[in-house]
Amino acid sequence: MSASSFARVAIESPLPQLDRLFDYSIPPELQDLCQIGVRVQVPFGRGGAVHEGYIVDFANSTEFTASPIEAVTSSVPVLPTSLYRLLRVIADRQAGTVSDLFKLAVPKRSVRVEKSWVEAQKTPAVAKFPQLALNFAGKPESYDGRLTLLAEPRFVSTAFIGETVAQNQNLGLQAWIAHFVSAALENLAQGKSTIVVVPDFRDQARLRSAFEQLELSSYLANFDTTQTPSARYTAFLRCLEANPCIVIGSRAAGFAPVTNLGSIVIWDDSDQSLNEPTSPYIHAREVALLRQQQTGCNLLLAGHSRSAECQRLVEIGYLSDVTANFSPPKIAVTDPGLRVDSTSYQAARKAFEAGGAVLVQVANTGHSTGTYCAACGERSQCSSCHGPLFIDTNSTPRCRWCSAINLNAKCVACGQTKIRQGLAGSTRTAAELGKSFPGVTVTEATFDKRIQNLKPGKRLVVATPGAEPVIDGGYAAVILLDGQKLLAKDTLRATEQAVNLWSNAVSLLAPGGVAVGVGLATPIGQKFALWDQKSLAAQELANRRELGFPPHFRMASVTGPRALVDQMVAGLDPKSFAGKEAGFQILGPLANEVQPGASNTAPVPEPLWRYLIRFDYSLGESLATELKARSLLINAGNKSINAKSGRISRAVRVKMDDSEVI
DNA sequence: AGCACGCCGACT
DNA sequence: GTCGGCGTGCTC
Repeated sequence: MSASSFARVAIESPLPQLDRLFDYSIPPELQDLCQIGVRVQVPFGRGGAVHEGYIVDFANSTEFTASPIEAVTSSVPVLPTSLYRLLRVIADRQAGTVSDLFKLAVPKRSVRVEKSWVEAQKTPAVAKFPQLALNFAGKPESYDGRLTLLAEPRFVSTAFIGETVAQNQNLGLQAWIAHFVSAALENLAQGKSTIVVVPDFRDQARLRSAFEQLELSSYLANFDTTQTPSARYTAFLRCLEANPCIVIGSRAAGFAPVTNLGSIVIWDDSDQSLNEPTSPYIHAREVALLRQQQTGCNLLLAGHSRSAECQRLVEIGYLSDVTANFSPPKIAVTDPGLRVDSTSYQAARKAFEAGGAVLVQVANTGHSTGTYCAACGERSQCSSCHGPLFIDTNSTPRCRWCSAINLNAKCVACGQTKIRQGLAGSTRTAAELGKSFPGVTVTEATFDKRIQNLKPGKRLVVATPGAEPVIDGGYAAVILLDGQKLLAKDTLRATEQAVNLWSNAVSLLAPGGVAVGVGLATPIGQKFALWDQKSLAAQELANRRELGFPPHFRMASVTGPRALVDQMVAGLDPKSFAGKEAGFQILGPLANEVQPGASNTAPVPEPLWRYLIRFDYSLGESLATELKARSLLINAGNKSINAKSGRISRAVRVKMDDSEVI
């Protein structure tokens, strides 16, 4: 295309100092291949070693002495301008590099796959799109705009309308799947693409099969991360076609470079697996929000329960709630006491008598060092910063955030000062319950023992949260055990997650089925029994706001050797970088817990320290810029003890949103 | 990351 | 005198 003589190239490198564009001249023989978005090989550094990079832009002149591009790896523009813009904005917000994001957003190239794809592109795209719709009770008028909804927690009966084999076919789908299929069909009819982010791979499979029943397989781009690299590349290339597509996958799907993006829809953003565990540590919801801003596409966040982040977006008027009215599921909550009480026994017995299946959700949380009020069970809080308390190695209660010793912290709920350690213990429920109901098949489903679907019938399924198998027609009874244990988990999000996990289990009930929340006759449990999800979310957000927790503020962490993290935060105050003073606080430092499993033979690593920075959303941009600049300076001049090769690339780790600030 | 440039000690 | 130590800075 270009008559421009220079290409601006983003180099693939983990070094933060190289996170910018470099100018290269375009040799005449590569003129045709050098398009925006293609992967190139360029000489780089004093040694002129060849590095991989992407052409991001062209320029007519350069102030540097440009070297020529050495080779074009492939003619496919895998990093279109829109994708680069998204990655750039994410990297800036999270104080990370675009190169880190290349790894997440652009899959490994498969030559074989690419060859056949390029060949197939020679036949022109179809200009006519399937005019299909799905009708069901509770469907909003349209999925246009920035929306959120609470999905009806059950299967709904749906009717397809349109000119296909599936015409007028009635199908029972989980309500959330009906919503997502509907939204995608709306886009497809207009020739637009949809990105569907679903944390659980079993849910992804169910969603895909709904589209397959509609004979829309050719529109699917499967971003399932368990696939082989070549299959992932196939799905990625499908997005680049002019033909619209429906991307289904986990958090990586949020980056899919689809043409003509109509909507991004996210299922269950409370699920922690939507957090990217590597730099730049961003949640798929935030990716979607940034992308929505850039492209103006539609956005839908849906769940059976609502995350605190989503609730915040509703309350500030950024998302519109289009939840339909539906009758709540039948849930009984019982008093704390016996682990398996008579109410749940009776519910199970009745279910078995009717030949139905029973789901028992058990906690799988291990031991925690968190502390709780001995009188009322409320999580203990630091008296100076409201951070969570834990018992340190000297048996002293300390704050996880600011390290303050809290010998006589008053319980925020009841004012008592006595504390106890977190609940511990194991789960032997399968055996216990199995013995009580002879003749009933007992199935266990856990994270490692995954079972996707089960045949209906008289069976007892014991499952850990998130591993519940789906049964056609649903369970006759769902029993939530260990509810208090889930609530007592050692994280900030314990309540939100407990409600989320209960809700997802209850959504698997058959029509007329009953759920029992054992030992959940508490204020939270009562609201849950009424399926008052909005009020639960509002209350959770209000709690976090009162205590200065995310998502009311954002919370960054800076981790590294003591001297370096001190340098990172020294003199850091909002006046120095933003001209604002509200909503900014530095907490810590606190010694990071020693990593278990470190080898004894390796030299003892320098202990790591961590600061937390609590900041208002309005300060995010300037704080990220400042922290990135500081980490560059620090990384430039510091030698590692272990690395003999001079400096270390990332001596300090900056997470702009640390989801694990327990 | 690599690699060069640069400014101080013990060596033919 | 100068060879080479690695601290510092740059890479289009």
